[in-house]
Amino acid sequence: MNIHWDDYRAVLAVVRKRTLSAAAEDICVNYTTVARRVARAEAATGEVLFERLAEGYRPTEAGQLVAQHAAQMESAEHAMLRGLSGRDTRLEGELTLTAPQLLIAHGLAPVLDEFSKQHPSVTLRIRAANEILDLNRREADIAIRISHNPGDTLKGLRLTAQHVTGFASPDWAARMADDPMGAVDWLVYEKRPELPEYVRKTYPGSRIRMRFDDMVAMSSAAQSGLGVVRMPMFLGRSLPGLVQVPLLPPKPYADIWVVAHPDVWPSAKLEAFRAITVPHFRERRPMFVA
Amino acid sequence: MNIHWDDYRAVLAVVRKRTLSAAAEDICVNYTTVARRVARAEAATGEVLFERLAEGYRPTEAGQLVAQHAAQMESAEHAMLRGLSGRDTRLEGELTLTAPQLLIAHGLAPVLDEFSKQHPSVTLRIRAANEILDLNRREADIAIRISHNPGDTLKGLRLTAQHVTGFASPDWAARMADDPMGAVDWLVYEKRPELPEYVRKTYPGSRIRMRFDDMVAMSSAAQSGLGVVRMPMFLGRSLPGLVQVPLLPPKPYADIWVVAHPDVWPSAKLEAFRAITVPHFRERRPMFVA
DNA sequence: ATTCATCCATGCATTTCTGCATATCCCTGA
DNA sequence: TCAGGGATATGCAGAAATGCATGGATGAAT
Repeated sequence: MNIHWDDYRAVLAVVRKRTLSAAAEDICVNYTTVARRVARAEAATGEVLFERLAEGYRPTEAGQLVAQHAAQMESAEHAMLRGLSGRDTRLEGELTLTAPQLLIAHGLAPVLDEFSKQHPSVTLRIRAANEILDLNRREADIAIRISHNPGDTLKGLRLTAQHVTGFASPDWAARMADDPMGAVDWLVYEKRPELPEYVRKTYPGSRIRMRFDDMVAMSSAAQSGLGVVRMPMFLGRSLPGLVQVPLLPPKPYADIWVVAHPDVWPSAKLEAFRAITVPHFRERRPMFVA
Repeated sequence: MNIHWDDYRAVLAVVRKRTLSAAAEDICVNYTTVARRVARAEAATGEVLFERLAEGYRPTEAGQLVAQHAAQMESAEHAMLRGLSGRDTRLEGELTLTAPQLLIAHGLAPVLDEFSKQHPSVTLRIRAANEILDLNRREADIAIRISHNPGDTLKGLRLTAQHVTGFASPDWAARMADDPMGAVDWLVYEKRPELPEYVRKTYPGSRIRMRFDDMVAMSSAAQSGLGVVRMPMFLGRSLPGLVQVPLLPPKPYADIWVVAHPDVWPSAKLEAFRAITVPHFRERRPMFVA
């Protein structure tokens, strides 16, 4: 009658990952252990939870039912850990920050430096991720994000507005100033594959030369003179070998926010982080806007 | 970073029970184990969860936070177990029934008999409880209850209506028929300490001789001739040595229901139980009403 | 004041769990 | 048809968790 709760967790992992090995990695145990915990859960519930197939474990209906409720247990655990973290008044231990790769590389370094100097007992863990980490699941404690609002369930402070405009190598910029009607090669981001109307009006010779799925690659291509890139002001201004192209008016872009889960928000470490970040962005506002 | 989920359960039990030993009994392990699990949880969370006092463990704020979320995990587990139970199509294993003590003793026996004959692989577990067991927490699978509705979150079938009237030893009944204006000694139930108006009108000589907190004791007192008791028809009729007193009209009383949690309701064992119980009460309706 | 019951801490032997190494199975692609 | 990769089972030794017994402390009742 008393089922080990950790066995539920094994079932959940297997349902999510479909194989013992992947599930085992998920919960940091040997896959043999996962197999045995699943077997124990089956014995305790009296239900077959998985079909054992050559390509992995396929959950039965009962298995899915168990996993579904185990997922609820898991989110209760996450809420608990957030709650504990939020009421933590200590300035020591780990603090995990996530931010877009390029923001970390070009603008956040002084913040990290300052924070680790002021709070040497805190180990900063940086996750330079292009994907959005799940702050509910504590994949990170705090995030710097570029967006129009803090996000559904999250709390946030707007650090600064941003503008975007075209940047290119100096010779491109010179050519565009000399002959605005001439050909202009653009490098664009896969997710925004079209040029805005105002760009085509200003430079009728615009054409898309390449599409990139990665902003780092794209900006180094621009540095090498392959073409013009629309990018946030702070980025174009801090990348050597790039200058702002003429005639194009900088346009508003998504703001920069510092966000965290409201449960975690009050923690001392996060407060300390914000105390450094907010003034930092306020002072450097001119870097980000036109 | 990977906390054993069973450690949370230990914390929850200690917060609920206040001492290691009681908590240990709750979760069927040695109290030493509870102590160690709590210690492990404290190490893993980095928080002190309890103050160790001579009279037991007192939870800190952090401890209460953990317990609160562990309770959520626990109810997710209960929901899971209910779900598994509800989709169980087997007519074997255990089935736990709860019902008021007196109903089991006087009226339910044939149902139990019939059920165990038809389904010999099912082990019936009977909990004759005067308190209401928590069907959410699976303290029982199914309940026979005397009430006006199935209950907030539960599903139910009305088995029969009931009437209530006065019962006493034959000499009391004879005396009351002879001299309705004479003295009548009543034995009443603590929770309904007053006699209804219509009783006092019919028998102006009524007086309360004793109050009981237990219906079994009260009915045997009536059997011994100590006085008159208002009780459900089925009970008065099935207790030897008691007869219905004259003049008093039987009054409607709370109905009898068979109830279960909606998650568990569809299970084969419960269906089988209802298949026996419902017709049984339908046939014996005359026992319960005037 | 003393006894008693209750509760917690700790050391030790045992049971249980875990990880590793090996064997087996199945599907896929040459 | 046969080799190879990925997946699951199983035997065994080491690690971890558990239960028991002992000892000490505290508070309630006599």
